[in-house]
Amino acid sequence: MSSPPSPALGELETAVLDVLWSSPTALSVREVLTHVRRRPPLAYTTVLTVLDRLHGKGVVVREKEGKAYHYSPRVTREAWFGERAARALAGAAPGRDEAVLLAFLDSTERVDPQLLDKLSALIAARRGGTAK
Amino acid sequence: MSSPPSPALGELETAVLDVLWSSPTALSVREVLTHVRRRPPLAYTTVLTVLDRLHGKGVVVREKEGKAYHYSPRVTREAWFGERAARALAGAAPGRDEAVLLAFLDSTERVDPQLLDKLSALIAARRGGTAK
DNA sequence: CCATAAGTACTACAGGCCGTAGTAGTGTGT
DNA sequence: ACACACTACTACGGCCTGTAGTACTTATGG
Repeated sequence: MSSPPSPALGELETAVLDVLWSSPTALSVREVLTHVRRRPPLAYTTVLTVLDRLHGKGVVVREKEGKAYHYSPRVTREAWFGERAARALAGAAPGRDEAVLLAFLDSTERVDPQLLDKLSALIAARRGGTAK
Repeated sequence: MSSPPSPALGELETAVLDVLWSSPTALSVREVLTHVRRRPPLAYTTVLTVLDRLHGKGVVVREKEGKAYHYSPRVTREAWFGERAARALAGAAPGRDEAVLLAFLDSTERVDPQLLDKLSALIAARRGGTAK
C-alpha cells in the first residue's frame, strides 16, 4: 500500500529521523534541533532543510500545529528496518531464494545468535496463533 | 571472517558486479565490457574504472592472468544480500529486536509468502542438523 | 632489440545528493 | 500595525558516481 521504498538517507538525515523515532509525539523543527546535539550546533535552518527533504522523500509527515509544523516519521523504526531486510532477501537472486536465506542465517547468527531463536519463535507463533 | 561491510554501490557498479556474479570464472575488463550492454556502449576505460573502484572498495578481487587482470566478486551474491538483510535486522533498534523481526516478517510475507516457509524450514534444518 | 598493440594507472569533469546555512516572505499575537 | 517566529527559496562546497581521455607499461612478433 503505497509504502514508499525506503530511499537511501544521509548521515544527518538518519540522525534526524532517529530523533523523530525516539519521540512519542510529533516534533517541531526547534524541538528536533534541541535533540540533535552536534558540535558545532546546527543552525535552525539546517534542521529545517533536512526535515523538508525528508518530507520531500515521503519519509516523514507533518501537520501544522498552531504556527509551526510538527513532524513525525511516516513509518516506525521497526517497519523501516524490517522492510529493508525483507527487500534485501527478496530482490536478490530470483529463484535462488534458499541460498540467500542460508547466507542470511549465517550472517545473522554471526552477528547475534539470539536473533535466530527469536525469529523462529516468532514464525512459530505466527503460524500457530494466526493460523489462517 | 573479515567480511567487508558491504558499502553502498552505484547503479553501474551494481550492474558490473552482477556480471561478475553471473560468470563462473573470473573476467577481464574486456569480457565485462562485452557483457554489460548499454546504449550507447561504454568505453573500455569506463568499465576499467568501475572495476578499479570496486576493487578499491574491496568488493572484488583480481589476479593477473597473463597480460590482463581478471576480476571476480569477493563474496557471492547470496552472501552479499544475506549480509545486508542481517545487518538491517541487527543494527536497527538495540533491545527492540522483536519488534523489528515482527515488521520484517510482515514485509517478507507481503512480498513473498513462500519465503517464510523456506526460512522456518531452514532454521529447523540448521537446528536439527548442525545441533552443536 | 624495437615497434606495435593491448592493458593498466592516473587524471578529469559534470551531475546529483547531502550537509550546511543565509535571506526573503508570511502569518500571528498583542 | 509591528515584532517575532516560522517557513520557503536559494546557495554553495564536498563527495560519490558515471563517463572517459591520456600517459605509462609490458608482452609479442619480427
